[in-house]
Amino acid sequence: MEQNRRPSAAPLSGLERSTLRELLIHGPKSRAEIARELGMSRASLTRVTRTLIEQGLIADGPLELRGATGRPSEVLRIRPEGRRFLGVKLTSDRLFAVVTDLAAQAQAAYDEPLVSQSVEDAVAQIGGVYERLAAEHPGIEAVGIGLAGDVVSKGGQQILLESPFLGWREVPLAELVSERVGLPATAENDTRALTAAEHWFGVGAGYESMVLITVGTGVGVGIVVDGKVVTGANGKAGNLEHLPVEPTGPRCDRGHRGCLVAYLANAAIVGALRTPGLDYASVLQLARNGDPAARQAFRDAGHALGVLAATLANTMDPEKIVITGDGIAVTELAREELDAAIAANRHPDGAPIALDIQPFEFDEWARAGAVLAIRDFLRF
Amino acid sequence: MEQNRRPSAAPLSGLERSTLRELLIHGPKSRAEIARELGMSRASLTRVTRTLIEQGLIADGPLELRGATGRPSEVLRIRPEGRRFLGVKLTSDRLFAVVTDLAAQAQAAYDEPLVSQSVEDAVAQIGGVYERLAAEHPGIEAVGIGLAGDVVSKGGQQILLESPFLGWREVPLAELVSERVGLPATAENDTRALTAAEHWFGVGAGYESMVLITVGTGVGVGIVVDGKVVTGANGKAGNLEHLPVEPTGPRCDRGHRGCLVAYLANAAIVGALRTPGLDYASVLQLARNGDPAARQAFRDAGHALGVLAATLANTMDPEKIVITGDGIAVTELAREELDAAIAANRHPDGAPIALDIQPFEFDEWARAGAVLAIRDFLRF
DNA sequence: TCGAGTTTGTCAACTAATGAAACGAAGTTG
DNA sequence: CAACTTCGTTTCATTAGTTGACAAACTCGA
Repeated sequence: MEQNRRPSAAPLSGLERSTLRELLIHGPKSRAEIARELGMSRASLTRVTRTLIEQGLIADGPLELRGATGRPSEVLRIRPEGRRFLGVKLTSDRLFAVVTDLAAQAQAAYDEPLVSQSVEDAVAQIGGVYERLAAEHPGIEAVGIGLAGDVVSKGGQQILLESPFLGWREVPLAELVSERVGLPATAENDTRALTAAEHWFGVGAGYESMVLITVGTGVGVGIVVDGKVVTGANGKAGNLEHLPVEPTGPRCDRGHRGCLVAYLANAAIVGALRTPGLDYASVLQLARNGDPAARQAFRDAGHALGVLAATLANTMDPEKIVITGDGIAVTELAREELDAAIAANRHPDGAPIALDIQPFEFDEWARAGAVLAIRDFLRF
Repeated sequence: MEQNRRPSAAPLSGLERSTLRELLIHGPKSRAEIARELGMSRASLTRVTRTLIEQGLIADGPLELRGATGRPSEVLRIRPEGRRFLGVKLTSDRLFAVVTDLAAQAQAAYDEPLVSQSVEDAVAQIGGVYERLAAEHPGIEAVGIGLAGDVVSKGGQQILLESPFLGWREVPLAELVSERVGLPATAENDTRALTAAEHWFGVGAGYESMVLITVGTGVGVGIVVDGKVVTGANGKAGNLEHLPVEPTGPRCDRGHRGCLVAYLANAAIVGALRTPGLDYASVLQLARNGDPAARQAFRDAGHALGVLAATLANTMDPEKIVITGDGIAVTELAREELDAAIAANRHPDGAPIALDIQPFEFDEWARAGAVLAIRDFLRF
């Protein structure tokens, strides 16, 4: 294989980034097609693609696709190996990392316990993990970090306003990591990172708007409007954990009656059985074996999820709604209740919801961090 | 006064529009300030402002404001009279029109019954109203139309997908009107038009995100993210009329139990009294006079409004929430219930909501239409 | 009062991005 | 094989924007 060109520090121009995005999201295309898509002249695309090829980011496909008539077009495609990115996911006690290529394909994964919950230690630890992984996978271009917490960008700087799990407040995490590793770095809320990943590299690819719902320890919502992930003024968009579902229902840990998490979070499903010593996996097994109480807990959760999905569809009218997370089994065990709740709560004039249920592995979180870095690399 | 320059057909360049927007939304500013705000060089602003002054769109303020030291700056301000716009609001039986200047100040208002509900007649009637008003107010630059219905833009064209009140479907209303009057025309959902108006010329001025709630015949929600009004994939964003509030409550006309409109719409407040022959004005009077049933109806409505506001705040995390519409009295008669419902339904970690209650006159609707035209003129 | 300092607005020269037009390339079709 | 179509490239012009120098118009302090 041809040797990778030195990733010249030359930052990409606007059109170069758009072209790369187009190829990344919509797959191989000819210059003329991209030109039409982006509303640019073919001349510009000739120029732009030349520099992208020189930088080793795309390849001039030897394959030629058929148009009905006229000269056949040369199909351009991404060279995913042209760049590498480091994705990190922080939990309260562990650090997960993954190295991906430009197409967000994982090339290596690694995780270790957090040595402490202090910001300095975490930054140093990320630096260490970077060096360890960079030794085997040279050419990492940027770093993206996902974690539970509210991140906003003010004045061109990303600030982690608050992370309840880690106890951090007002931390310029991205900048600290960037200084430590000497590369561009981004930090974002983990749900929004996952939304970005699903939006570019998952079932949301190509849509201008979508909503992602994660079900698991908690319930998270990510919103994409106009091709961008919505952050909110305080980094708190999509905070629907306490959406009222049934005013007579069980209490959540914040004292609300019958709110969304009180039905839908994994712990809530376990708690509904009122049997000490159970965990989520065993309740899931019980439900699959037909245990009535367990099945009912999942049914209630499915109903709550449907209320959430319908409310979001009514609010945003997205092109697509994606459900994922490690509590995804609810969609399989309570599909009827889910659909019924959607039908009951969807605005009567609303179009049918394009619902997509995505299987989920835990390393998606770290991969989503890498997607942050990729999006940043392409300034989006 | 200096004579108006001929509105040269020369379309404004990007920076010209940005500059105009900046002055329009944030008020008078110096060239240097605008340059810093937009991240441009002062030289560019010299060039741009010259052409804007030549076009009669802004004026080089004779007044000079103080900076601490250095050469004083010349403050630029919009010349609102530099351009005129026609705003139209269509209801099922009437046409409301208003001529505004560039700052969305109404200069003339006019309304007449719709001659029929056919598209052709309505377009012809808008054309007639335009000619009538243009005779007295020459120099109208563009037309904006607000109406109840779902409008999406596909392929650079705005299509009215559906308007239940008028029975229209798949109508390229903007294009038809544009052909008829020979000017650029825009059509949009009336609530979104009002949101745009409030966002640029009302209490939302200067914010990147906001939510507007209209209370009246129906309940409408407009969402602004990233400075733009959210349309949704099918023009149905903000369709929260049937948000569940109390599962045991009264039925709405679509059969939902205890949903938002069943409490909050004017007709629902009237209906709650179960007394034939009443209208909204008389129920309002009763409530103001202390009638218990009327007060309770408003209290319930206030609660429902609070649930809506809290849900929207949780979903979007906007900088501001604005409530307006002809049913605005509920905020005054049930402020306690409103605030209590917000507190109860707001996410526990959410920041306090910046709530703004705006008085409302019916001709706001037509003015909002003109704002559509202004935004279109400034390509936003 | 006057010179030093500061910020504004302007001008001229330069740069980078893009489009228009013309053209050769590479196929299909009759 | 000639006519036609579409693609990719080249050349040249245009244009939006920057940089840097400079005069203008003020404040401040000696």
